[in-house]
Amino acid sequence: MSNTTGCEGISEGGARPLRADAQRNRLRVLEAAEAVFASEGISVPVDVIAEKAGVGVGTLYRHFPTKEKLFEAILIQRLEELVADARGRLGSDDPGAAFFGFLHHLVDEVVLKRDFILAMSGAGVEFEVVAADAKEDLQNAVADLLRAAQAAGAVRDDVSGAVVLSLVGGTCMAAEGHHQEAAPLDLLQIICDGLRTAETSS
Amino acid sequence: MSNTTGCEGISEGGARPLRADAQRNRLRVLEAAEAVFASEGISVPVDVIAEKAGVGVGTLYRHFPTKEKLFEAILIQRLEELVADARGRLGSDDPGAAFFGFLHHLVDEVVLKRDFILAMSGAGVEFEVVAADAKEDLQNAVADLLRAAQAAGAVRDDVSGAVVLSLVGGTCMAAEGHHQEAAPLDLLQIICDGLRTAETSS
DNA sequence: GACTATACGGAACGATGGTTCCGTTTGTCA
DNA sequence: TGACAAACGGAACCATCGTTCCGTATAGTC
Repeated sequence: MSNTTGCEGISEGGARPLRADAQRNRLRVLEAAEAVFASEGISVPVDVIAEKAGVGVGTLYRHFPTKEKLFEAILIQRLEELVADARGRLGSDDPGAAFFGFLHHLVDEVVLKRDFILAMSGAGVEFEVVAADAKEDLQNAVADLLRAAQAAGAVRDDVSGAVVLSLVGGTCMAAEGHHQEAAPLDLLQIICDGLRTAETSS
Repeated sequence: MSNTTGCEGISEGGARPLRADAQRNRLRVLEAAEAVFASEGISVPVDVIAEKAGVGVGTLYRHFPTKEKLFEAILIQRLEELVADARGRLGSDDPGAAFFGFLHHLVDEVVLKRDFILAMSGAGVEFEVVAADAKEDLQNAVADLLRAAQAAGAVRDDVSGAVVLSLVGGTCMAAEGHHQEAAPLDLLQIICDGLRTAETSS
């Protein structure tokens, strides 16, 4: 179980616990960053985040050594939530529904948090966000759902987890641009139909 | 017929013709910019383009008032090529093949020119690239191909040109990130299958 | 060949934005 | 309550990059 915040709220192991104000501020920064990154994109100046958090930039930088690391912390948190959701669907009686349901959930999550997929696929982002472990966890979780759905005959056999994630990611990115026409869920519909086997396609 | 380069090679109308060296340099800048934007993305410093063109930045800026305009010039040129390709396929006996063939062509073009779709859909790009006319031309051309394919029963009726372009754009953007796995054409295959009507899906 | 408008190069400017530094404040503990 | 380490704020620093400016070079013309 990885520690998303990067610090132990209350005492632990070697390092002494954070002072009360430090704990509070760290949380505020994380919350502000999450909101601001989601609405403004990754390129917002750190000052904006600090201001929204009611904190000086110096404080922000004591908690996160770099803007990139701050973003990564949020990213990891979100990825872990998605992984948990995916795992929760894994035992379903209807693996096809579980798989497609997760894809819908994924798109819903992502359209509200624009930065997210952009970062994951590295498009338009200057720095290379790592979060490698969390990414891999998500990929594995999706692969599990996919395999079950394929075994149940609900999804064609010639696609991989990577392909599915790319398709969904692309959908979200595309929806980002053409705001009005081409709603994300319309795009997802086409993709889901493409993923079905010929037999099960309506 | 719009004039992509924004200047008349040899004499015309009101303004006097460009001096020979100016014409040469303008071309060099366009070529260098096309290559560099394609390989490095839109965020390359203009110095890089100027250097590759064997020209000072001042020269670059005399020909194109702004980096954005330079990019737009290239974009318009590419869009016009695509429109021409689309129009050429319009009279085909097999509208379905014409439509899907164009989508393949589109993806092939775009994966080689990374900047392209990113700019068209505005994701990750700071400035708003205009090229409104050229974009609209492409949308119209795609819509024509789509309508014909739908009339022929090769494509489901509940999709619009905007949806198709978003899907293809998303595919290209997604392929950008996950380089190895998830080849663009694999993704496109799924999308094309999703676009087919139930009757024609293999 | 000389003259001039045109074009060139690239140093310098200004804006932006990530990161650091240090004087001040504050929580914690005795 | 006093002392000290920990944390804070935000001005200053530095790097990057788009754009401008101006002294120099050159194509075109007589």
